[in-house]
Parts: sequence; structure tokens; C-alpha cells
Amino acid sequence: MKSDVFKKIPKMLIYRLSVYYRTLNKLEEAKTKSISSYELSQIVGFTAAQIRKDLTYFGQFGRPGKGYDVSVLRDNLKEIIGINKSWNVALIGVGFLGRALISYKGFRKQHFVIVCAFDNDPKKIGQRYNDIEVFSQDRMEEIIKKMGVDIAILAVPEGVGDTIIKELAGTGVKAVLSFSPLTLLPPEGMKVNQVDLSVELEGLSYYLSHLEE
Amino acid sequence: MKSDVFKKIPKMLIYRLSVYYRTLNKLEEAKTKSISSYELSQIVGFTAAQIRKDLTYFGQFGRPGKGYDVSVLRDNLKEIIGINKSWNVALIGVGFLGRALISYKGFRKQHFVIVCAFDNDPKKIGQRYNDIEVFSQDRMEEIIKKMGVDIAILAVPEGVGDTIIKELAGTGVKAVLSFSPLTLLPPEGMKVNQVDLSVELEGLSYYLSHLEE
DNA sequence: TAGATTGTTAATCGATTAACAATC
DNA sequence: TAGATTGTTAATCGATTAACAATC
Repeated sequence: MKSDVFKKIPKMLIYRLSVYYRTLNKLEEAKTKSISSYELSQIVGFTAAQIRKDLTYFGQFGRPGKGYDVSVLRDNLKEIIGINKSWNVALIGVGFLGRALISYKGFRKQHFVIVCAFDNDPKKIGQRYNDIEVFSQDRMEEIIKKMGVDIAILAVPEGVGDTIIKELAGTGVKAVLSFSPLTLLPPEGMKVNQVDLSVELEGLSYYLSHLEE
Repeated sequence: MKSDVFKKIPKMLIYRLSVYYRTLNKLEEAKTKSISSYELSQIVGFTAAQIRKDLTYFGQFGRPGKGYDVSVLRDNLKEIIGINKSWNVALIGVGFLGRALISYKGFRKQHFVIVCAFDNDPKKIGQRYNDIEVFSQDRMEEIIKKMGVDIAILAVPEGVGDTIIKELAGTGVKAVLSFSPLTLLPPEGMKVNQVDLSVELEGLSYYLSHLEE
């Protein structure tokens, strides 16, 4: 059954799940006990029908006439998203961006724990930032395997991203979040989410250029 | 006619345009003179049909039997995206992330120029990073108007994002790229692109959790 | 019970893909 | 000319929205 349930969901649904989860966390902090799909829709900006539809991909979480119990739905989403456990994260590249990520407090709360960092600047190797040790880039495979890294975050300069992705493929890491622009298609079996500054800015440029219409 | 042409394009097309543009730039550097939709499809990973379809929203840029002239298509995309000119960018928040953005060399090349930065840490105000002056947060409206800022980049800690978006609405800035998680819906007329670390990581978590299926 | 709201099916809308006549 | 490849229309696929019976 499980394999059936999770088969084909709309691509954007995963992003909406994160938004629902975050919103429910906020509601719980505010001691809200229950919420209807309509009320939730007012907060997140999607339609109530879409929210209900989205949830049906995973089960039934509400009560007709009553709405959803905030903490029940939250806990279910937590499990669906897969953050009812912690994931081990390796940070590759300890420049400004890398250090911004290391010092980002939201990580632990969200069940992603940076366990090691890599750089090939000799001045950085062996140092600790926020208690995370920086290793030499050539020890990537060794350390990643030893520490059981699930996810790699790429914060390296433009140009070297593709090379590192290839090296990562060899370590068994199956999920990567890259802040470095990549030009090659990701290797088979590796999921790569790209945060792409140019693409985001160019989206804004397009919007501004075609505003009058 | 223009107003007709740009009316309703698929949401994801804008992102693909950026990918085409970047790829064509690379091809031009490599002295490739012309390329077919099929060859391009092999590089970017979308289908040839989609590439041709995407381009028809904006005009006819190829020659049947011949393909596309790399530099002609590139120049057209440049204008379509709106980067045949420069946009003035204000950086809000000069922490690690802010400084990573300031030192990112890709900016100028891509026609986005950081013209000013804001922070409310007294130690930072008045300083210059990469020749960009940091102003006090309360002078945001004044400076942004004076400098003709088009786009604001939000690199502030979690929690303050919503407040600053509201302030920005008053300055006339219509496009924002936010690295800070926002919970409120953006004000009318303001386009906000969010780079959301939690959402990206949770997407990976979902993928890893449902791998076997 | 009456009112509210879910879960789900059917209808609509939008985006992608296939196919091919036009044309270099 | 023959072969290649575009631009575009029609067919398909997928995602969203509307509607409503079921149910609390």
C-alpha cells in the first residue's frame, strides 16, 4: 500500500507540504487547537480545495464539520516529509556562504544536522566553526562514509560544482542542495536541488521588464 | 501586440529561459555558431519540443533545417529576460550571507549591481564591503529612493523578514529576493521570490524517505 | 437536529508532448 | 534536390478547482 500511496504526487506538492508544516508549527505555538482548510488557506495563500486535495494523497487527517486538529496534522506531515528523524548533513565549501549556513540556527530545529565540513584552503582545514570540524576536500569520501552523511550542501565557487557532484556520486550521497551553479545533469539516482541566484534574479528582471502589461 | 505576447506564459518558462540563456552564453564562449533544439535539449535536459514551444511565446528565432544562431538567440533571450540593461540592487542585512552575496562576482556580469547595503549593527554602519557602503536601517526609504533601487535582497535573520518587506513596500521597490523565511503574503504589486532553505531540505528529506518506492 | 466542513469525484484549466506541413 | 529542423497545431497528460454527498 505504501508504495501505492507515494507513487505520483504533483511536483509542487512537496513544497506546499513544507509550507503547511511550518504554518502548523506556528499555529501550535500560538496554542491554536484546530483549523479548517478554509482558515488555513487564508494563511498560506493556496485554495482550501487544494489543501484538502493535497492531504488526500497521504490519508485522512480531518473530521468533517470540525476541521483539522493542529498537532495531529502537524505530526502526520512531519512523518510524511521525513523529518520525524534527523538527517546528517555535510557542508562542502566554508566561505562566507558556508559559514552563514553553519551559523544558521534553524537547522537543528528542522532535523538537519551539519556533521562535517570540507574545504581545500589549508588555513581552514582542522579549524572548527560552530563546533563543526573542517576537513580537507580529498578526505571527502572517507569522512562522508564514516559519518553516515545523508545530504550534502554545496557552497563552493562557480565552476567547481560539477566536479564535486561527480565526486559525491562516489560517496553514496543521494541528496544534494547546491548553491553553486551546475551545468551538467545530475548523475543517475542523485537528487539535486539547486538554489540558483541568477535564475531567481532573472525571474525578477523579467517581472519588472513586463510590469506595464 | 507586445501586451498580447507577454500575457500568459507557463510559470516555469521563466526559469527555463534563464537556463537557456546561461547555456547559450557557454556555447558562445566555446565558439559554437549554431545549435538545433535537439542538441540544446541534450544539454539542458528538457525536450526539444518544449524548447521550441517555449521560444514561440516570444517570436521566431530559428531557421528550419538549420537550427538557431547561438548569438542571435542569446541576444534575444537577454532582451526578453530584461537583462539588456542593469538593475540596481539593495542588500538588506550584512551578516555572513550578506557578505557572501556582496563578494559574489557573478552579479555584475549578470546585470545586477549592488548599489547600497543596510544593517542596524552600529559597527557595520558606515563601513564598506567590496566598495559598497552600509547604511543604517532607518535610512532605507531615503537611500533606496535616492539611488533608484529596483530590486532588494533580504538577507536578514529569521523573524524580521516580514517587517522589512512591509517597510520596503513603502519605498516603491517592486521586486524582492528573500533568503529570510516569510510568513505573511507579499503586499499587492510586489513580486517576492523566496529562497527557502527549509523547503529545499525538506524536499530532499521527502525524497530520501520515499526512495525505495 | 442544523450547520459546518471534510474527502472525493467530476469538470476545468494549463502545460507538455507528438506530429507534421512549411521551409531552409 | 534531399535532408534537416523549425514553428505550430492537435492530442495528451497532469494539476487545480468546483461541487457535493458523507459525516461530525
